[in-house]
Amino acid sequence: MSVGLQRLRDEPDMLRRATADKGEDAGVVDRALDLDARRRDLLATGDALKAERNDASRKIGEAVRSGADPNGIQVAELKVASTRVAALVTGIDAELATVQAALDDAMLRIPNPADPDVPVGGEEANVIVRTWGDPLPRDQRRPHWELAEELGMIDNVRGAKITGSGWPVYLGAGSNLQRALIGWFLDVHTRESGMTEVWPPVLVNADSARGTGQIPDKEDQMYVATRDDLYLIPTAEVPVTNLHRDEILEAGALPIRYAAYSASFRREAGAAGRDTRGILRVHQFDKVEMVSFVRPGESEAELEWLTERAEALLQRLGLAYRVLLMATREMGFVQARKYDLEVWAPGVERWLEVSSVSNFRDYQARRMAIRHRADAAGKPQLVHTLNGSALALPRTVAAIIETYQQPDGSIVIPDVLRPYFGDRERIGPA
RNA sequence: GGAGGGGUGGCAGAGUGGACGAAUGCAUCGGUCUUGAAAACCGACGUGGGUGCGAGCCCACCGUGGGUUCGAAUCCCACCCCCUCCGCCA
Repeated sequence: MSVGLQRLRDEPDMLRRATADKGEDAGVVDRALDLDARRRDLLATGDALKAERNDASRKIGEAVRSGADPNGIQVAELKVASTRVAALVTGIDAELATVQAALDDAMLRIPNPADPDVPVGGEEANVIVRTWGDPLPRDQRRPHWELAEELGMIDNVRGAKITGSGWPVYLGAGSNLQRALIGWFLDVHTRESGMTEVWPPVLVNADSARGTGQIPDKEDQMYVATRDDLYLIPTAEVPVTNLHRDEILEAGALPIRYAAYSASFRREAGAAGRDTRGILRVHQFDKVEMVSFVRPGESEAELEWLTERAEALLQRLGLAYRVLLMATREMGFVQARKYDLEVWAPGVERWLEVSSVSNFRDYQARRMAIRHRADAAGKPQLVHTLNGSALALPRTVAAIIETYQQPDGSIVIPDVLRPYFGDRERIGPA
């Protein structure tokens, strides 16, 4: 259940169109409608039979209580009737379980419809909302992997030895830069933006992976610890959003905002051979993620606010970037609206995605049963969830190295990070 | 990993195979009283689903999943989680 049965029944046309817009097979909508009808039918028959069975059992109870012999003929006669009904119930329940499972599966495969103003299409339909800073020309600049290797910051070869291709090792100033960025990001989010810091587990169970939508949509992108049936998280979004799974939040608790650092793991299945140099596409990377739980009416404003918080980091790092409103087929399963932040890397002359900020509306909340009470006496209603990276490290590191490189091969450290480097001003050849 | 104890409504905490969706207390909400508040008293108060215009009626849920039974919070089996002790360990 993700878009909700009510909506499935009320707006099937809209869901068919929205599903197709996201590049998915709209047939699931009709499959779900059909299963829902069968389920309700079975439910009605089953419930009626159960009522009959309960009634019969109640009569036996009353008879025994008023003195009838539990093993006598009178009770035996009563049992005959209720045994017959109980057998029917067993049959209906079995059929219902099958239909229910199929319906659950179908509902999990209906994507979250995109907001009405999201452009329909693929990459070509993305809209550049704004650009900040000046994308520097390449000039004599070199790609980050050359400098990082010369300065002993990143070792891909040894990473490949100890784990495999796409598992970089950060050393010396490279490691220090990771630590500086993580610390500074968290400091800004907690001290300036008031978010609560979280340090989550990096392995999660299947329920959690399903809650945020990694299962079944992105299952093959996750590493699985089969022996214990656990998944390595592809983003801190998974454990942090699941913090409130199956909870009813008290009135006045919202908004809840978290900032979490975690390592993130992605198999990058299907991307083998792409971006093999440097750290643009790796299996393990570090990221600080923002996660918000808000009242339904507040998620649109929250999306803009989270985007600003991510942008503020890039601005203070002095990196040129642009904000894209992503088109329907670029957006994935669970998002209703998504902004990508792309930073300019002059050494490779490319815009690199360093953040993705999304509004899920009530879609994840329904999967995870995260609700709140608008007031103390009110009925629980679903919250809206959002998240955004702020920021993913590897491409930010690449952009910093390429933007701040000097002709002599050293790298000037951005002002905001110097406190984390013992006030050093540059990373130079040892 | 071994031994023992335990998981029941927002919280605490009873619960004998049939009257139990579940006593009682606290919290919460509405009301009476009061100049106001407190106290006291009265009342309401779980979640999800089906059905009906509606009052309502029906079904399911006592950690999870199976089983026994006409009938399970209660009995049986498996698993998960928490607590105590022992062992191991960064």
